[in-house]
Amino acid sequence: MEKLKILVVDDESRMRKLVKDFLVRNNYDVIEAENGEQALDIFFETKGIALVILDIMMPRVDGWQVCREIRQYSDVPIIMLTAKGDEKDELLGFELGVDEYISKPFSPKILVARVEAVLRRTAGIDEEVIEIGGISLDKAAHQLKIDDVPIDLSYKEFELLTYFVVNNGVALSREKILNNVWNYDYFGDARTIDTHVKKLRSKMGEKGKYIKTIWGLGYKFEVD
Amino acid sequence: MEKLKILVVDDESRMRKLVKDFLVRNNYDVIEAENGEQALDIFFETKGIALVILDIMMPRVDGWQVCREIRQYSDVPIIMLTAKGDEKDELLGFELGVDEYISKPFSPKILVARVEAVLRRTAGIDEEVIEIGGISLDKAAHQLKIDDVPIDLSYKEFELLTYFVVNNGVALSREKILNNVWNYDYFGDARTIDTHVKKLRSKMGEKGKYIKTIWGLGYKFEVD
DNA sequence: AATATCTATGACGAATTTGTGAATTACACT
DNA sequence: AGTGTAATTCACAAATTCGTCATAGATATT
Repeated sequence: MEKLKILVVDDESRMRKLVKDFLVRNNYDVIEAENGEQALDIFFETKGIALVILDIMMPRVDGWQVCREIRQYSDVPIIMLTAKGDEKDELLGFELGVDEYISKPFSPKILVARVEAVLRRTAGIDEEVIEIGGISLDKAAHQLKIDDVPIDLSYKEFELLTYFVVNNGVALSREKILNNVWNYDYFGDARTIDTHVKKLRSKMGEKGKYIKTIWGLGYKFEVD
Repeated sequence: MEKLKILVVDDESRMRKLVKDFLVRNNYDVIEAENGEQALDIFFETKGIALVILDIMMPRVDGWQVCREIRQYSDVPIIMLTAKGDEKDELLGFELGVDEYISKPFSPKILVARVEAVLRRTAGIDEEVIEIGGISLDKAAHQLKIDDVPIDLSYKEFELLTYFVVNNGVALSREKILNNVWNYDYFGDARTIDTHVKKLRSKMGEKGKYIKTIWGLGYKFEVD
C-alpha cells in the first residue's frame, strides 16, 4: 500500500517540523504549508490528500477560514490543533465539520493515535476490495470479478484465491496453504489443494495462469 | 423520526442525572445503568441503542471492560467519560474502538456537540425510505413496495429485509444476522432465518432472487 | 533415455448445508 | 379462555461442496 499524504498547516516552522517528524516516522507522507493561502493552493492542486492537520492560530487566513473553504468542496478529514481546553473553539469546529482535535501541547503518541483513528473512521470503511491484474476480490460481498464480470466461487475457492492474492508473488507450500486456508485441525490429503487449484484455474479462464505451480513446493500467485 | 436511545453508564447518580438532563433536553431517549454488569445486561437486551456513554472509573467492572465486551458483538458508537488529560486512557481507548472522549468536567454544550458529531458520523444511513432495484422500504410506515405495489410483511420479515437491503452487496453470516435483526439474547436456532428468507423470497416474487444464498456462509442481498 | 517423483484432471460419493412444508409454540387482542 | 397471527422448530428432500482416488501428464535426476 502506498503512503498516505497528510497536509500539515502551521505558521510556526518549529511546530510543523515536530508534527512532520512524528508522522514521517509512522510512515506517512507529509506536505507542509506555512499559511492559509498556501494551504488552500496546495490542497486543491494536490491529488490524494488523505488528511489535513490545521493550526487554528495563523495570521491573515486562520484555521477556521481554511476549514470552511475546504469543506465547500471536500469531505477530507480535518484535525485541528487548538490551544488547550478552549471550548468555544471546539464547538465552532464541530459545526464546521472538524473530525478531531488535538490540544497543544500534545505527545507524539496522541498525535499518531488520533491521526490513525480518524483515518480508520473515514477511509477504512471499504478497504475490503483487493484488486490486481484485472482480478477483483470483494471480501465483504465474497465475490470475485474478473474484468468486471462476476464469477461465482465456492466458499473454499474464494478463501483459497484470497490467500493466494494476499500473498502475491510469494511461493506457498501446501502445508502453509493448509494451515491458513483450512482449519488447523484438518489432517486430510494435501492433494485436495490441487483439486481446488484446478477448479480455480478453470473458473478464472485466461487469468487462471496467474496461479503458478512451483514444482516440488506448492503454488504462487503472480501477475506477469 | 423517533428519538434515539442513548445508554448512560456511571456509578455516580449525580453524574448520570446531569448527563441525562442535557440529553433529554435535546430530544434523546436516555437509559441509565449504574454499573458495568447492568450496562451490559441492558445493552444486550435492548434493541436500537444508538450510542453508549461510558464512565471509565467504576467499581468492579470498569468502562474498559464494558467497552471490550460490547465491541465483541457490536459497532455501536461509544463515548468515554474520562478524567482530564489522561493520555494513557485515550491511547487505550483508540485501540478498543472508542469513538470519542469527553473530559470531566465538561459543559453541556460540549457534551451535546460531541454526541451529535458521533451520531452524525456513524448513523449516516437513517433515511426514511430506502429504494433499490424496484424495491422500496418505508421504515416509518413499515411498508414494502415492489414496483409501487404494496406488499405486506410481518415485523420480522420487514426487519430482516431492511437489514439485507442496508447491507446491499455484503455477505452476511447467519450469526451476524441474528445479532443484528434479533435481540442479542436470542439463542435459538439459526435456521429460523432460512424460514424467514423463504417467506421473503416467496412474497417478493420475481425480486426474491435478489436475496442470494452464499453456500457455507449465509446470505447476501444484491441487485443484479 | 529411463526412472522416480510430483502435478493435473475427471469422476464419484460422503458429508454438509440449504429449501420447504407442516407442526408447534409464543403472543397479542378479544 | 379463545382466536388468529407471527415466530420458531422440526423433519425430510434437494442441492452443493469437498475430499479421495485412479490415471494421465509433466518435470527433475541419474
